Amino acid sequence: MISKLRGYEWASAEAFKRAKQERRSPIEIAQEIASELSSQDWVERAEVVNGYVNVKLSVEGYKRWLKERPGKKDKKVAIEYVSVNPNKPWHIGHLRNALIGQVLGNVYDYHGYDVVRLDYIDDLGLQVAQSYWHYLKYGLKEHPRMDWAVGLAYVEAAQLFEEYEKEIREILKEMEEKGIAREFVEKVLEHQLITAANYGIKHHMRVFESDIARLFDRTIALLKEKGFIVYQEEGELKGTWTTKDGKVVIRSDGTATYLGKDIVFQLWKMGWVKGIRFVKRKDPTGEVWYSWKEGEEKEINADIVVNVIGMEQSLPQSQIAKLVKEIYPEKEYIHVAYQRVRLKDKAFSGRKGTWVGYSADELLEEGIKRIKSKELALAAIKFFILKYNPSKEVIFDWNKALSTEGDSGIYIMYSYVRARSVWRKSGMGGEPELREIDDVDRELGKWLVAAKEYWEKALSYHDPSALADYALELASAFNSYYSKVRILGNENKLFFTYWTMKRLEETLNLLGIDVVEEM
RNA sequence: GGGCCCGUAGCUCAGCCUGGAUAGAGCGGCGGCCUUCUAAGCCGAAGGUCGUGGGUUCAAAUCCCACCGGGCCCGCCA
Repeated sequence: MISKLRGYEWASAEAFKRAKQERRSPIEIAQEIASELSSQDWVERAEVVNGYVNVKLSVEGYKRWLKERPGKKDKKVAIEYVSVNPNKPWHIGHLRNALIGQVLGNVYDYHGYDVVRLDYIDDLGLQVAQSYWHYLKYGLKEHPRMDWAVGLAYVEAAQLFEEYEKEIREILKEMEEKGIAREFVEKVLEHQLITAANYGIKHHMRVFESDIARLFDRTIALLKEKGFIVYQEEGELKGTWTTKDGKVVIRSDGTATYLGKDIVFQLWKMGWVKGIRFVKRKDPTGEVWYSWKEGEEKEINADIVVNVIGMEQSLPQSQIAKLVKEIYPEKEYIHVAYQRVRLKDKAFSGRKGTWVGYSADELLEEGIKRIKSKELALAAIKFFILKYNPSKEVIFDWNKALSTEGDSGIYIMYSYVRARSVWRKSGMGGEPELREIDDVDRELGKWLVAAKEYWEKALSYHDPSALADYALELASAFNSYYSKVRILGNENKLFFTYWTMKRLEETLNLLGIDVVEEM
């Protein structure tokens, strides 16, 4: 019945629609809606302005709406993010993936879903093979961080690839058959995870391709048997097994393609195949379940699979989605496609080494240098990356990334700290009692009750930038409020200040940003 | 050739899904505001053919079609 909520304003497009259907004046209908609303106890007054129904919430309305929380959902979400090749340090692009994934996990969590955070470790990829080959041949580069040492070596290895392809493929085969590189990979991973820990990126499980590989034969047999993949009898693809739209899953030599391997992993998440074992380990981010050849068998049985993967992989992702839809029509398979972070004139490339100078850790270091606080530097960086809609390319700029004014994480934090400081000085223990509301309160109040709308948007669009938008709107409304009214000594004003503090803290937490007490 | 994403103020973006009140922010530039709850802040003025052209509609930045510009993808590679 009511369309756009902006706290105390409902734009009543509804009136226009009904006016057309019922052949009546929209103003008349808007007036009907207004008087209907006026009788509700959460409404103080509703009136028609320019054909819109403006609603002023009552004291009762504010009290009730501000406390509203989503209920528990009976759905399990498996969200995969980061999944960086274990042969280089994280650069700012990987960080974008990590932050989007972390925040979407938080958002699902907030909305009552059962969330499992997954990290996929491709320890059998060609990139790792190149790095491992280089390591065997030339030893390790001098660097305190293994991810850096290997990342720098990889740039050289990539240049030598054509010349030594045969040798490298031999190594890859040995990796697959004997697992010779697992230890090397885990060492790199451990150091990559120092970055994850710095940024507060968490997972429940890390799944290695070498462990998923144990499920290949069984899964593929099942896919064949049930007719989800088809055998090509003739033509260019003769002897291969493909998806129904002709993408090769099993090569004519019987090995799995990248797509084939990914399908196995995705189906495992949904419980179509089972049998991966895990051991609990302590890594730089905390306690995490690592897949391993022995240990406790675990399954997820996800109802919703969310994968944070670059936009350039849209095509294979849509093919997997199609296959999953056939097997599980009731489940959701979501590809959160994000655009790259790049420099004005070039992209970050692991192979070309253009990430040097733009690693996630260097960004944090520079942030701490400029802002003089790790917490605030993290707030600035995270906010900068998350405020862009994932479908937009981010052109990296040091000054913007580490900005302390305007549309920035520091601005939000400052507003929070300001509200908190006033609150502390008031000496109020709990929630202040609201008795009356004036127009200045409503300017702020409308943003307080609008949180739900923005957070739901973040959920349904898989878009953390909705949270950043909300935080900015609320912070800005509060700063304006602060400059207009004297809060201390006025319990009604303290009510709005209290809720601003709460909302900003909640929003920052959803964004994966820890609040500070003062600044 | 086919497909996906982006195009809104000098610059960086929000709004588009679900059409409706004078298209909103930040940065930069201009002018104000600290003896009063944190000035990392606030207020004011300036700045817009919402890529272009059609269409649908009482109404289009928003929906549909075509085109233009930028990025990406389309291998039995990974």
